[in-house]
Amino acid sequence: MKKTTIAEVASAAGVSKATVSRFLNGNYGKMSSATQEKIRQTVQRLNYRPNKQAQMLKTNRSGLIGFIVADMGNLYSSKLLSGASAVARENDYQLVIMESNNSLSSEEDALKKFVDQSVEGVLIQPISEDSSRYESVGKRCPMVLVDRQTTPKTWPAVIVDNALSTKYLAEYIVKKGYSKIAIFTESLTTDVRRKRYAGMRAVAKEHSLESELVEVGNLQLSSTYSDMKDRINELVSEDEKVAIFASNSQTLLMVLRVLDDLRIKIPDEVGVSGYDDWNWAFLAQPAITSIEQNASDIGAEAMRMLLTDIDPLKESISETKVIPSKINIRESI
Amino acid sequence: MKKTTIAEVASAAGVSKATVSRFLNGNYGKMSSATQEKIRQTVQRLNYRPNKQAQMLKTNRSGLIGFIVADMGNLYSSKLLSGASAVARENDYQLVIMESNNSLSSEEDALKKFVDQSVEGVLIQPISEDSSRYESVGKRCPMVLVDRQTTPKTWPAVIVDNALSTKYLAEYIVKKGYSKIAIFTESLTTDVRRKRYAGMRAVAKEHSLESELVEVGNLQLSSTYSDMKDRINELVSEDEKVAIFASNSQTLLMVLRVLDDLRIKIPDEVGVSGYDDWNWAFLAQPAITSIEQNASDIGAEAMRMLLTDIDPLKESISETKVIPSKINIRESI
DNA sequence: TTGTAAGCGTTATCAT
DNA sequence: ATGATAACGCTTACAA
Repeated sequence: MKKTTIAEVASAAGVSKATVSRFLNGNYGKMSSATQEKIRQTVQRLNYRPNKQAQMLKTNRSGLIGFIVADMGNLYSSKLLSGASAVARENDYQLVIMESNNSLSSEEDALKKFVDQSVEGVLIQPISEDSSRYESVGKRCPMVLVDRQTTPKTWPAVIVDNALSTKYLAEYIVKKGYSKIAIFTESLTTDVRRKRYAGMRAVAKEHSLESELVEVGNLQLSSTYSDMKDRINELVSEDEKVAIFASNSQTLLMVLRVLDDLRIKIPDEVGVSGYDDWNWAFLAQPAITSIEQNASDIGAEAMRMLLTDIDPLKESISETKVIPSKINIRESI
Repeated sequence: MKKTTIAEVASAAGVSKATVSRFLNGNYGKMSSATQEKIRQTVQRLNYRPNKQAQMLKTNRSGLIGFIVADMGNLYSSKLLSGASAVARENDYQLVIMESNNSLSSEEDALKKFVDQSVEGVLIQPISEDSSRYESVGKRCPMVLVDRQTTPKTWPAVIVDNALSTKYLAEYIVKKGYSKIAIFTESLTTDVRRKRYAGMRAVAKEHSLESELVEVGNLQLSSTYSDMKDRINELVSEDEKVAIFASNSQTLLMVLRVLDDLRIKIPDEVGVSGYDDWNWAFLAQPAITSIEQNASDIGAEAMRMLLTDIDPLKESISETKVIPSKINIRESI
């Protein structure tokens, strides 16, 4: 259970701690190959591994990166983690994670813990939109915001192009000759939802298509289902060629079930598209044209930015980077 | 950027480092309340926070728990993480995560990194079924396996009751008066799939229901879809009251789409049930009777076991704990 | 009631 | 080409 120390290695090899340390850190200045060999063998034989805590104390580097995710229990966040984790590993950093559970106080608590641990950098999906909340950390170590930008734009961030990709999809819809876009979304209480809605509507307007906002209620209520049924029934009976856009996976799923229920043919009677956060839309019949966020790319990119900010040799890049979403053109529109 | 040290606090407060240290660790033996107050204020004023690295070096505790997940990019694993993370936090431990990506070598690498970091315990979704692979870590610090047990049963583990919960669901199906169970599953190449299949079939046999195995092909192929269509058509035309059981979320989703496609009424013409790994089955119409694994409970429980194994005061519990799945009785069966 | 000092396992600056 | 030795910031006997 007790770990061997550098002192033990040194005395076993008949050299000083300093020499062993030099060897381990690759500082063979003019070290004789004889000693090198001797040390190599002793290290091997005693199965020696340096004590990180001691190294950290001495070098003032922790090798730790902290990542605060809003909610780990959803696929999007976990892909974020996955991407970040891969890059961290390549660069020999360890990822420490904490969950903020969308609560300001636990976010603050998590940040404090990170500072205590002297993480060398932090990645965070910020809860607040107020940049100043993150000053205490941002001053102590590099920090990159993930997924959301705060105001004013004090911190570097990696965000998703909610407005842009909906715009592209909208343009595709236009090109396909639809005359009306029905935008199904949960209530417009978050920035993300508003951006997706706005992006779609802007293009419709620009090309003088009609657009209609359909805010749906709590998806777990059966009344929501029947409301949607009524709404869709009206929609298809209009004298328009309508395309539906659902602004997230769950809404999209419900739209599809309603359409099946009503025996409405896709894309003959109505076009369907939406965001596919869980990557299941290809399973549907017909496969759904959808926007897919590559969350793991976002995590990876954020980690890359953070690491160059940490590296004193590299120029730090304090900017906002926008990661494009992928648009899967399939059969439903 | 430079952090204040205990020495600075001590001299600012006009006491010794030892006294400050005692105060910080709550060892006010017979410390005068005057000194306490003096120290409290100085700590506050200088915004002092102890250096963890130094504490760790001295006390030989890292406050770190390592968790190796097989693949962070799926909902199941991330819920595992989420549960573990919450418990870790309550107990003032930090969670360090690494991904093994289902590769033996990167699992080994990750384990090594954890040992180097002197984590106080490790949670792991083991890749290998061979207990001996985990000895090097298991000897250094407490370890709990998550999700899978290795042979021989050397290590404590928290696993899921794939056999048991399918059995319960099967019994419910029997009680509902079905005369045949059709088990839809991807090919039986993993232990999990085999357990789910076996559990279901065992009960059918016991109650002399007919059971039929339907192995489905690659879910992304359209041929799989049409095969399934044919198969289901045959099934409903039989002179039996048949219940379908789909052994994972994707298969279940496809079954549902086929049924809709064929205008087959659930549960009138056929009963439907299955595993719901993404918790979307409630959205379906009618809502689907399904088995739901509470991954976050599993993660939490594993972390709890690990922490009691770490705590020298507590008796260590080296056993395998099976977490029951939740069976959601809804309308589809 | 509080202070002194040794030591945790490294690294890095001097010497030699 | 290598060895002493002093830190790094903390905790904890032991002294006073």
